[in-house]
Amino acid sequence: MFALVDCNNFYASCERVFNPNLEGKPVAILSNNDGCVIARSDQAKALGLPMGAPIFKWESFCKANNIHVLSSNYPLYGDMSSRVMSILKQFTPDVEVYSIDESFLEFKGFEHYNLNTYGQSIRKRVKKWTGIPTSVGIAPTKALSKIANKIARKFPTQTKGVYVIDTEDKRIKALKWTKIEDIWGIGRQLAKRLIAKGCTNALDFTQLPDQWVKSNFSVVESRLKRDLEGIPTLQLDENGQDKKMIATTRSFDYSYSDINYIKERVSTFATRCAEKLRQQGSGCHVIIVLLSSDRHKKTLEQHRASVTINLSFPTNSSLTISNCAVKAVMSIFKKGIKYKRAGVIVSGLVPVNNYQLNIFESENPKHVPLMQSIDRLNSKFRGDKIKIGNQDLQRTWKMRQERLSPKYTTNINDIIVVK
DNA sequence: TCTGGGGTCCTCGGGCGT
DNA sequence: TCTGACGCCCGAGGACCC
Repeated sequence: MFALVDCNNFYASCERVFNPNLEGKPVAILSNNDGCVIARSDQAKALGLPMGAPIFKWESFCKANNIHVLSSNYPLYGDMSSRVMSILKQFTPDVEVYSIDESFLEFKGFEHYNLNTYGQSIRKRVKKWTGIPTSVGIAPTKALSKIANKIARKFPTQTKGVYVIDTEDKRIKALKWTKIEDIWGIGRQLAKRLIAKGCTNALDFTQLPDQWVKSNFSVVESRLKRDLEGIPTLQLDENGQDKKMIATTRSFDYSYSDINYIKERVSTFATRCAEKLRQQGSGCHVIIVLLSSDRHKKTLEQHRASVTINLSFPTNSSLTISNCAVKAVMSIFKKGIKYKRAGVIVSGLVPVNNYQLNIFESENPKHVPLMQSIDRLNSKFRGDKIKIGNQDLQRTWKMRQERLSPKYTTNINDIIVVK
């Protein structure tokens, strides 16, 4: 059996743990640069504040409805998430951390357990130890546990936050209740095509002929169908720790046509990618640099471009990656265009101690100890105090974060003092 | 003025070797 | 020596997720 444990309104709940005044009130969390709404409490949802709403258009609505609007505080959410996940690991060794706010748990050899009671004790412990409310869905497959979780979340008074699909009757009832577009793995495009075929709920979907699904859609949908039928097909992925690509992409606060500004931003993004690579113990073979104008400004000339660089040796050196990325961005930069967004993606990742050596070219061996020193200093003094030459040394780029809560759990100066 | 960021997997089509 | 069939690899693009 699988369980899906999902934190309710995770970002809003994290804020509430340290600011109980927000309890029971509508709360909205903004994306980077305070751009648009990316998380809402139940109360904010009920008021009709949509997901993805650009805040500058909804400012007066939020004021009128007393919605508490906050900048996103990822250090806080990340830390709270790892606390929740470490508690979940006490309940079974088989855990897949699926995202910042949800995990799949597999229960092997739990046949004699009352899984409803067990689910309740998971919720209780997470709530007591972290203050985060959760919902738990339990079922024979991952896709069904997703649905069970939705039921637990939707009917908290009947389910007390835990729902178990353990009979055929319950499975059929749950599938009938699930709209086609709400199935995990069915997005907007597929839903449109399925509705056109007369498929409106998950039960309809499972009744389609196997072969037809495979030929008209793909193996993904056919696997999903089996999972919904109750045949475990999607497996628990426990070793997803090493990423296959790493990206740092950002919108700018304004649009810029100055190549020097763009070069500096790209260098910083490249440096960030290199740091993430070193944290994971990987090097990259491929660097992709993206540059894009403001797609919302239809009246301005648009330009979107990307360039891929293949390296002959893998690297995680900030210097090498940054230099390549800056050269690359200069090759796609067009004069006169106002750019709003740039990014660096590294892929072709290999473990750093175990890569194919190239007899002709290799990384400058001096970079390794240099990067180690930079990482040590930056970790000791918190942040990115050590920069490389093509980053701007004077200016410290800050996202717009006008409504940021303190880093209650990760910054010693922000810890709450009880007097 | 102000519209996010970071991932995965799959299919398809072209290039290329057998 | 030429040609078609086939399989493999790779990049681009599209779908999905949070």
